[in-house]
Formats: sequence, structure tokens, C-alpha cells
Amino acid sequence: MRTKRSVQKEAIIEYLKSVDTHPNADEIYDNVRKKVPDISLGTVYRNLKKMTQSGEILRIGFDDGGGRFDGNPKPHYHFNCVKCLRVYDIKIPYIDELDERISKITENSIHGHTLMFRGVCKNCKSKD
Amino acid sequence: MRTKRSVQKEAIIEYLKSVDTHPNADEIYDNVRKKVPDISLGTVYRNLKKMTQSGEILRIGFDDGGGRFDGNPKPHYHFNCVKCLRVYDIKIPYIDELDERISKITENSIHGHTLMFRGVCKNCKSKD
DNA sequence: ATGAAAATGATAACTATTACTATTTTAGTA
DNA sequence: TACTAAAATAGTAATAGTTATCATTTTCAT
Repeated sequence: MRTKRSVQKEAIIEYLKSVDTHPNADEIYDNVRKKVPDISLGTVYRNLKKMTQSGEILRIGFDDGGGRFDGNPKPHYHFNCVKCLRVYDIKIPYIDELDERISKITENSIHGHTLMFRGVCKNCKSKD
Repeated sequence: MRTKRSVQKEAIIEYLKSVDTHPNADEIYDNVRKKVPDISLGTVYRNLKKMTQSGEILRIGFDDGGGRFDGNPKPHYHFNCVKCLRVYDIKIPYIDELDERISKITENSIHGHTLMFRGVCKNCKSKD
């Protein structure tokens, strides 16, 4: 299935690359609608799914529910504030040694890992 | 709200402690019904939620969908096979230094982290 | 044994996501 | 530039997982 371009798809990517807030499908829908007013939510989901499968974007599985998306497909880490629920990028390099270590111990083929920190962010701490 | 015991709740815990398969709510429901035939699915969800919030069990957020539960509340790591979709426990100690490192870099309060490896498990590899 | 608080079963409701389908758009080719 | 098959879309229905509601039952301190 040779993929074809569409203004909808490109608007979604453009929006995702422009933010670092890790929006969910609804937030993406609301924002992309500003540029493409009659895009449908189904189109947003369809494209998010394809782009996730092709590795163009990342889907962040959340311990308590719906998916969030990240326009940066390079593996990196996240921090989830339990108060404001925001997800922040963590700026440390990907730790290859973890994969190597688990690969040796388990004899599984390790493709990668996801690492999510949890706690209270700087901003929320100062609001006490 | 002083919590009270119930046979349903105790059957759920007992089942969860007896397996290491990280079942989802439906699998828990099906199995607990063998001992408590007329338990309802809502009761299963209600108890899983409460126990997760109290820290008695763990909920494992899955990158592609529903929640799975782990009767072992001690933080530990997981491996998710992309072929058979099973979730295995990874037997390495929790890495406190990660939390300390991120704590220093971000000035957030770090409560902990979750680490999920992804790949093809030994069993599935041998089936090729 | 009593009664207030908590838990339950049954069902409805809700949220996130996917499937369906008729129509529109894309892009390769004449 | 017009033609056409494949791909993508909008709109809507359907599904899956989960939570809410509420009348009834169970728990447990007194």
C-alpha cells in the first residue's frame, strides 16, 4: 500500500512536531482543526496509528489510561507529574547498556525499552 | 472510609498473588469466578482500582491498550514480547540511582519509575 | 442483636479507539 | 491536461475497557 499525502496527515505531523506537551488524540484533533476545520477525529486516530506503526512518532502508554503522542521518534525518557498530569521529556541519553544487560540475562531479543519517571514536578512543588 | 473485608476482594488478591502472568481485568474475572461464581465484573474493576491506589498491587500500563495487573507491589521491571504479547518479570534489582540522577537534573520530586523492555522472547524466537 | 458504613451485583453510561462505507483526493500515465 | 486506480477522507456506527449508579446485601463495632 503505497502511501499518499494528504493535508490532514501533514497538519497532524506539523502540529506534533511543534509541541512538547505529549498531547492525546483529542487535543491533537482540537488543534489541527484550527488549520483543517473539517478534519474528523477518525482521521486523526487513523493517522496516529499509522505513524506510530511506521515509527514516525511515538505513542506513550500511560499507566492510567489513554494514549499520548510524541512527535519525536528518537527513544527518550519521560516524567509524569502525578499532580498536574503533565508529561515532560527527560534529557538524558538513552541507556543502551540496559538493553544489553537484559538481553544477556534473559536470552530474549531486546528491541528497546521505555522508562517513565513519576513524581511531583518542580512547578507543582512550588504551589504548596 | 474504613475498609471492610469481602470474600470477593480476598479471592481477587489470592488469585493475583498466585500467578505471574500479569492478567488483565477480564482474565482475573474469569478465574476468580471459579471460586466466587457470581462476582460481577464491576466488583473486579472496583477492587483492582482501590488496591492499585493503595499500593497493594501494581497496574502495568501497556503501550497498546488495556491495563494488566501484578500481585507483587514491589517495584520491578517487565519485558513485553511483541509476538505473544506476554509480560514477563525481569529479575534485576530496582535501580535507585536512576531516580537520584533525574531528581538532581530536573529538581522534580521523583517517586519512582517504570521500566518496560520490548522485544521477542526466547520461546517465540525458537518458533521460527 | 442492632445499625451505620461499606461492599456488592446488575446495569447503564462513558471514554478511547476502531470499523465501515460512500465520496473525495492523490499521483502515475497516456 | 484528462483519466483512472489506489489511497485517504468525513461521518457515523460499533466495540472494548472502564467507571458510575443504585437498590440490596454484608461487615463489624457496639
